[in-house]
Amino acid sequence: MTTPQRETSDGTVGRTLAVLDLVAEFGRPVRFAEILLKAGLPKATLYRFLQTLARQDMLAFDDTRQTYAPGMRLVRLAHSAWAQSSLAPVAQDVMDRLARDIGQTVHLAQLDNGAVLYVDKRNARQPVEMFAQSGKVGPAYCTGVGKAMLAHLPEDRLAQAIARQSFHAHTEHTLTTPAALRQELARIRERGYALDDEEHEVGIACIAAPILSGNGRVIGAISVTTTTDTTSRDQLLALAGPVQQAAAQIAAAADTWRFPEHKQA
Amino acid sequence: MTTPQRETSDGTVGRTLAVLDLVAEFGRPVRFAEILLKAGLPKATLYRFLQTLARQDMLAFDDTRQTYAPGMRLVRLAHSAWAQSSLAPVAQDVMDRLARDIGQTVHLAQLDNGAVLYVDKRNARQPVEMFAQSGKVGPAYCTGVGKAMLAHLPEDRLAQAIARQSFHAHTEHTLTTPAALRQELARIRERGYALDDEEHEVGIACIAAPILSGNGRVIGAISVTTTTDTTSRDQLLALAGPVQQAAAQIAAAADTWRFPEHKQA
DNA sequence: CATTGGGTTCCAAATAGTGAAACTCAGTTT
DNA sequence: AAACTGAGTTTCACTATTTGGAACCCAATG
Repeated sequence: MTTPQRETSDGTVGRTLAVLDLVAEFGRPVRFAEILLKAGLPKATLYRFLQTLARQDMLAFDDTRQTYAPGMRLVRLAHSAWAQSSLAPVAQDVMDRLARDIGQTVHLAQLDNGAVLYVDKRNARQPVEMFAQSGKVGPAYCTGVGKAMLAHLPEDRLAQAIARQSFHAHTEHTLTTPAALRQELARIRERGYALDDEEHEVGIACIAAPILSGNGRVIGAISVTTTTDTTSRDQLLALAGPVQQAAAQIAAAADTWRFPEHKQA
Repeated sequence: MTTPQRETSDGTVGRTLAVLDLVAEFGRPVRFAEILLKAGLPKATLYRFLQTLARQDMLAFDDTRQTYAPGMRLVRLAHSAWAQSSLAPVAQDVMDRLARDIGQTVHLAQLDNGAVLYVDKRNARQPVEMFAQSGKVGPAYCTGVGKAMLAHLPEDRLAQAIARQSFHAHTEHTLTTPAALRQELARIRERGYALDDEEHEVGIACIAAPILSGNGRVIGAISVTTTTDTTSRDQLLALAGPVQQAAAQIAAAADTWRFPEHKQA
């Protein structure tokens, strides 16, 4: 498991937020003792942090069961974050179009601390799913979007990111060493797109393209996911063009969106 | 009971989170000076808070424009919060069914600090919209879900909530005084459902029912929204039954979900 | 080239945070 | 029923951290 070593240097605030992350990671309501175990903080200190977070509605404390879970204030804040800082709003139209044209599931992701953070999604045919997908995190080393983004990271950030990968062998196709991954990343850089050939989940394949900003930094990735029993490898590869094109369009949209430097006279 | 006043009383952490809220409220990237103005904190202090939040990825700092906006870490955290602490996961099925049966837009909301926090949504006919809706906040005094929930708040919490309403007259039907609102709330308690008759937006009406937990506390509300030019008042009123029924089902689901006290013997 | 005003840094004072240990209170066990 | 246990809570003396007025930097402005 990763020790989410975010700068511990941020004093009380940093340590408190680390606890918040910890609780969120559990994925279910947790008792004090469980958190204590994983937190590596003195009892009293952890206790105070949890109290504070709960009072602040960053955590919800269930009186009857005595458990903590992430609180609703986060949902409110995230709405702002998603709308302002993610690629999703900018990519809306392109996502819609790509999903409609291809008729498959489309994901939009960003890199977050070495992991893949999905920020938007279009289902093949489907009602909504909301946060159920947006905000979800996944591994970078064994997903299309993850590898597409890693492939375009500058060396220093790449090294950091790689250090955070678990390299767990989800399937027999999973790349399980930094070396294998780096080699794959080079290939991805050449081709311009990444493939996830059942590396994360058996029966699921996807093709992804990085979204590169004007100055060459990766700002995200977009992918189309298919099941191996409905789509052949060739059919999947045929999607490279549309996906890369969509990525380019999002990149363009992002550049004009974030830098409308044309401050009118 | 606890004092739900979330003032700046939580030391550094509380004050820092207050700044986070402040930035989120702007709804757009903001400069240091703008925040300083609204924050009422000493320059140096605010500066440090913003630095910390940015380093923690709770805020994203845009180097080129020198602006702060809510950060991606929030999106990740919110996913957890939404999945664990909101009514949305529990209400999934009921929401789907209601939306399908009625064919109109359906909202699921919770009360958050005197405001309505939308936690899920089904569009009449539509692709996704994600966080675009989930996490959104709205006024309580002039929306169906808001009034439905206020109507079932215990007096102390109601008073607090009312104190937080702006009573801005969005339309000529908007209730603009606490007295008028309280009267309306009494009527809502009697009937068991709330109407928003173009009180928030002209041309938009909706019918909402509170979701009451086993012990009688409001835990949320559900509503169906229609436009006045496609749906008559009578047609809207005819939806009271289905909506109330859906609310009851969600309440039941929530009770069994959160208290499966039947710990196997 | 003086001035303004965002943005950043400094540093002595004081406040707020720390965590070992003691305590409470169910629910065991002896 | 007394002793024990372990989760959760409170205390308190110590000190590391936070604080914020003021000085500083520097690009833009007059």
